[in-house]
Amino acid sequence: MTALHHRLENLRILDRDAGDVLTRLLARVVERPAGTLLYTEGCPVESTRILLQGWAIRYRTTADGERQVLNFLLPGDSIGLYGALFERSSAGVELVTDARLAEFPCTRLMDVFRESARLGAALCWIGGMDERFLEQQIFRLGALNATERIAHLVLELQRRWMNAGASAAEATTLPLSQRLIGEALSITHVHVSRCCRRLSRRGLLETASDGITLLDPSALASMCGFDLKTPTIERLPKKAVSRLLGD
Amino acid sequence: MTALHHRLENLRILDRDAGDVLTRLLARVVERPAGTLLYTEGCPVESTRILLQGWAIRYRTTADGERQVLNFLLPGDSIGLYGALFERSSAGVELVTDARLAEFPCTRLMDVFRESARLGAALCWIGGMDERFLEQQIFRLGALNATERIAHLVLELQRRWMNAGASAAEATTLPLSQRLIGEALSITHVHVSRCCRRLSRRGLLETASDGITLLDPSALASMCGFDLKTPTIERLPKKAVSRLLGD
DNA sequence: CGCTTCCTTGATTTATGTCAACGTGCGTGG
DNA sequence: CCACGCACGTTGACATAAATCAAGGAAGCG
Repeated sequence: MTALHHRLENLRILDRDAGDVLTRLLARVVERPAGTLLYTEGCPVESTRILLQGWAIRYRTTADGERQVLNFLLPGDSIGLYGALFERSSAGVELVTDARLAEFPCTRLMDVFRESARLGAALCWIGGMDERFLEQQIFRLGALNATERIAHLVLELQRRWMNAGASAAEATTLPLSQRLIGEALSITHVHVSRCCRRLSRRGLLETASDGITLLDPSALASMCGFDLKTPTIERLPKKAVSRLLGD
Repeated sequence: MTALHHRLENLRILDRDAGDVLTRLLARVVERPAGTLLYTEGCPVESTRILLQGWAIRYRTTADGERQVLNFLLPGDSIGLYGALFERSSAGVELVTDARLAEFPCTRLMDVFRESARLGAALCWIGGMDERFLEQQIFRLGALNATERIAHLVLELQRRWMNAGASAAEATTLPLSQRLIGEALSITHVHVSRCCRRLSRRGLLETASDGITLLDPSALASMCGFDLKTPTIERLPKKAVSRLLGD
């Protein structure tokens, strides 16, 4: 089962029909190595992709040649969902790890809306989730200091990864280099290193060449105000589902 | 004609039918004074609103009681569009100016998708625009210094306002206090004042009690890398429109 | 083996925050 | 009408989080 199926199962929105439409939509699967550029900034968008496995980033390049990571893309996330609605990509997308992707022409999305209102709503819901993640990122950049930002980011990513179906064991180590964290949180890699060192001396996390490991999520959460308690049931409200069935 | 109609006219997506559905959707209009809280953070969302006139902000409150403005809402923007899809609001919404709003139960949105695929796509497109604005905000916070952030923000807001139908004259003065700019850009109001003073001494803008006036947009644009040249035609690509008609 | 990428640590600089004081306009209530 | 409080903007002196500059170590890789 793909991560997207996993997320939509939790949503409890898919019926037989919508599941079939989805399966057909995701028929064409490709594999790409880490570092692959899926879009560059400003390029025309021809295909929409769903990340089945692996991580990616959406980013924009700054005037001085640095990158600003806008958002992380995890299994089940869409890439270029709005390709049918906008002429050009507003950001670049690059694979952080090796990945498996489902690809389809972005115009297919319009068909989906007509073929299955349920699946359309589900995709719309995914778009809404994306907005929330962007808001979280704004909150981090605007309201937290360097150390808090790091804690907040890794907690969010861990949670998102588990919602996409990763096991608790798998999701303790995130495939992030310190440099990448810096590009996301607008902290120099030098300062990221300092903050991570301090956090690891306090036993809250651990960094290694293969990524960053969360050792004490609740301590991390309390230092940055991240809400670990409210469970993230990825599920549509009943009112939405019943409405989709046709009143 | 409402600002939303104006934007959707430009999109060239509405047909007779979709226009009728939209008119019915926006039937119930209310007026609210500046300072009104439309949502508080974490409250359940009952109704979706479309801002017809006036400005608002989406914000989150930080641990130390400050506000982080996530996004500005202008005429034609939606408030609580995802109310049907999420149990609770992820942010508060407050009116910056007196405003006129269309209100409808958020579950109506689902009907819209079934009644007019065109209007559904249009609303989805608005959601996509919102994502772009959030990305711009991340870019400002992550990649620009205080003065550049201010320039970049006012340019974006001016452009958005004109896309919503404001005249060039009207859109030169934005209804923003320096304090609000600070809350959006994560700069203290003291430092906002210093930056604005310097910009106004250089003749780039002017601040008054009623808002901020852009005097030299192209100079502002060149100092923060804002792209004024690419025209913002708010319009769907042909491929999307033809697909909506049913292949 | 040399090259690159990533991480680490120290010394110094800088953009921005903090604290404090003051001016101005505006609405409210005596 | 004035007096008062209040929100907003301005400016100065000082403090600080994070950037910058610099150097070096460790691991992967052709």
